[in-house]
Amino acid sequence: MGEDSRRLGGRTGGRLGDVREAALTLFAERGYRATTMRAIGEALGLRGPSLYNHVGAKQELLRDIMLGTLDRLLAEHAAAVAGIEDPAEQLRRAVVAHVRYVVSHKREVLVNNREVLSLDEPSRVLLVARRNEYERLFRNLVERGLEEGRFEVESARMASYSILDMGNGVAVWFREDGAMTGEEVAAHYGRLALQAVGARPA
Amino acid sequence: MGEDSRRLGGRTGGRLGDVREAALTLFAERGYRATTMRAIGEALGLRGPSLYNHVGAKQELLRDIMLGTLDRLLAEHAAAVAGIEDPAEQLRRAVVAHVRYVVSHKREVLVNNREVLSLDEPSRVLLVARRNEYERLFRNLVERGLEEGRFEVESARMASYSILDMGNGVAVWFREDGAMTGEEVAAHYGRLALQAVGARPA
DNA sequence: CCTACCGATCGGTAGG
DNA sequence: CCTACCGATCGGTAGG
Repeated sequence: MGEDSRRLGGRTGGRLGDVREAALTLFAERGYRATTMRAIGEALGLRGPSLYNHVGAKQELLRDIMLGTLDRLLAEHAAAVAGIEDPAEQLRRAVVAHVRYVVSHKREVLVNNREVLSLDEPSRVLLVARRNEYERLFRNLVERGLEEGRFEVESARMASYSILDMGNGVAVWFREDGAMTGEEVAAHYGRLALQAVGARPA
Repeated sequence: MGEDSRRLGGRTGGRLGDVREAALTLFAERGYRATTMRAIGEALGLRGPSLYNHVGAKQELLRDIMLGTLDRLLAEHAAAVAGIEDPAEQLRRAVVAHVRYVVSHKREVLVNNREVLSLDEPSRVLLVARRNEYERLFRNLVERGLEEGRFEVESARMASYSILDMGNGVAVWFREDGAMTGEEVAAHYGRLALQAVGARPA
């Protein structure tokens, strides 16, 4: 008895994956500090202390979620722009990939948007570094478009911040059962971003 | 002795204003739950329990900050668009006013962006209602511009969300001693927003 | 405005 | 994986 309640997802199979999945849901719904180990255990039909058979500390769950999100975003970005020359098309694909990630990993993105202060050092500096790295990729695309005379903005940096903030904001209002599918939203944001940087046909 | 450490700002004069000001700084720097009443008191040269002579509860400090921010944004918006006919110009002014508020109330905006989950009911529903009200104002401007054939976007709702998310994001990276003044950033975002909605000259 | 202190919560450990 | 429990933290009150 008591062998059920798993298969919730969780990139890593087994119990650890279940714990991460339950933690992700609760962190997104209530916030990191308002989520107790007991509550995470309860979601899995366990007692709080039992979680320590799979996790070293509550903080590790947050760290893995937040750093993992950035790793995956960086990977998706690379795949999205690979093999494309046109900076406008690259930017559009990068934005679509970003928003696609946001709508399909809403909880992760919500946690990433809100819990920076809950992340202990040294993970926090690592996260900020990875975020900066990710932002630079977008900024570079904007700069290339600018050099080639395809875009028209006064600051590539503000443009890249704007584009990322727009995209991250989708996590707040997107509903799986809403009027638009995630794919539609992603496509729309791709076009919105191009328009924001003043993209002109080649 | 012990009659110093005030004049930190705080819309309401006197001690209550000082407490709010200290709380705002700490909530923005460490987060609401990581900020103790003792720490707020310490920032004012007081003991934690002394704060209860001026404040009913820690939660009231958060509520006043968050709801107050929205009240002020709503008022600034009304002033910014009053007397203007052209929806493009109205939108530009509304965005400039928004970003102006963000750069001059960075801490407030950071708290508003991150602490929704820390806000107890019924304040939370009130805040969300006020946020929706504020978003609708932007959405209405976008819709009017669309009706008059001045803008070109597929969804006024996504456009308004994007514009607000862009603007709120400024609180994360803006530095008073940075390369651009708040006024320059606000002006830039005003133009960026118009470009994002595909604004065309009248 | 202060000291003393209560009551509750919570992460994590011990020890099976 | 569980029960029992420790140690620390913290909002708020009592009572001057």
